[in-house]
Amino acid sequence: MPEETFYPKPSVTVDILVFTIKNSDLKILLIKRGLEPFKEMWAIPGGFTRIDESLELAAKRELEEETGIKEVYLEQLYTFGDVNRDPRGRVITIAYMALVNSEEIHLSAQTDAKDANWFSVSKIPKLAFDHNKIVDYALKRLKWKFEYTTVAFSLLPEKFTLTQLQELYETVFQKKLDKRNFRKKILSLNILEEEEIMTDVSHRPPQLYSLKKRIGDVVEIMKMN
Amino acid sequence: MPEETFYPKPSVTVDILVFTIKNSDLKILLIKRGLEPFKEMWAIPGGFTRIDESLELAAKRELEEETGIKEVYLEQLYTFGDVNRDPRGRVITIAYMALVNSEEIHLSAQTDAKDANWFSVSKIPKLAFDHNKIVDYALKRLKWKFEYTTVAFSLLPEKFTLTQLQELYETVFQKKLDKRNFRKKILSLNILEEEEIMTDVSHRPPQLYSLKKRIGDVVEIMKMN
DNA sequence: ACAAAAGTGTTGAGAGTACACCCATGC
DNA sequence: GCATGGGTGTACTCTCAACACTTTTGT
Repeated sequence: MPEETFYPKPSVTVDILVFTIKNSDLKILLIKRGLEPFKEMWAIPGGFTRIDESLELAAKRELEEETGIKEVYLEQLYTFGDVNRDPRGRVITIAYMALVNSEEIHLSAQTDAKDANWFSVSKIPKLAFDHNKIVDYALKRLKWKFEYTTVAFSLLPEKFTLTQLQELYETVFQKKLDKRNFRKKILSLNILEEEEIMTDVSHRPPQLYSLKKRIGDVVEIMKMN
Repeated sequence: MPEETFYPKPSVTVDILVFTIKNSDLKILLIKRGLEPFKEMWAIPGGFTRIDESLELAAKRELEEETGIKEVYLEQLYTFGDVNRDPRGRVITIAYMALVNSEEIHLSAQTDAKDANWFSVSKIPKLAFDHNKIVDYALKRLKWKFEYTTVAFSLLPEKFTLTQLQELYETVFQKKLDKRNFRKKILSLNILEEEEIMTDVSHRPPQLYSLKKRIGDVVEIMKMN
């Protein structure tokens, strides 16, 4: 195939699946579409890539526009390129997953509350385009990553307790874990640094920890069967 | 960001990392570029996507053009979209990995032998564009998939011996494995069907097996440390 | 003193690892 | 009968899973 031949080019978008924990529940950020097609339906936030920015930068920019957040864990998920996934024409989209600590979020002023909302991943409505498929894919990947890497820690504050960490895993996997076994396992991995002890709590004060590794490093944290 | 705004579109290509086993060695198919830029350098086979075919179909088409093979294990790897990865302009590429059984390959007549060759993954030359980075990524993913899924079986014939399977893992991981432990582990997974016993071999005739599961199914085959 | 969450150990079962010899066939 | 790969078992270690009570603080 001669490379100089010109072909009509598809449009290229990035979609960002923003996850956070709110009210002990795993949530995803969705926006309400203001335009046809799928006007008024919920969709994954995203937008067209610009010619002079990398895909990752495009994802970061879109994320910042929606949430005001700059520093997050961001990971490319998959590229969806079926011919008819967008009725407007040929559009391929590169899906990214972002994990944000909900305390740091301020949904952008431009994006008023009616148009953007956090949805529990167990109650995702019917979405525009092939976005339900994309969310399903992201959830599978998220769980996989929780089992085999340190990404979970991106949803916790810098210093955290083992109970917070355990609750996070219980939330994501919808499964109760044994406290003693969980703590024994995590501590045996040697990935945590002891910090100070929390004060001003009306019960036995817990030990705070921080992560020695970098977010996303491969460590077999916990297999969930 | 208004969706009706027009942006210049990037070009979109697919690259296919074709792996096979030849001479007890893991090999990857590379082609020699006939055009600038990077003329005469080796590169990963690929080409531009067409407006009316899905990404997966584009990858399959390119693969068939190069190798004549239709039925293979094909998996999307990652999308590379740095701004300057192609000196001709903005080109993003979706990388696919294909695993082919070398007995079924007939490198296409169009692609004469001078222009396409199998390279041992331990001796990859300097490649065009960012293709070395892409190969590195693919190798990591390949190994990961060998550990946790049944993809390895796509490199074996329909019916195979446990020794063949073991040699395959030893080749990919460059590591000797204990025969007794390997067989015990594999058989305990309950993913193999006993077939007939091989005949016409000048030693004790081995048991043939076939795979009960589908290629790519998630099964923790063997952790390689 | 009581409420609330933190913290802690032992036992049994199953999986992984190390290791060496006999078996069935063709020539 | 010998060369060639095929096939097999046991003992030890380590990890995982099940399970309930005591500790520390604030009010």
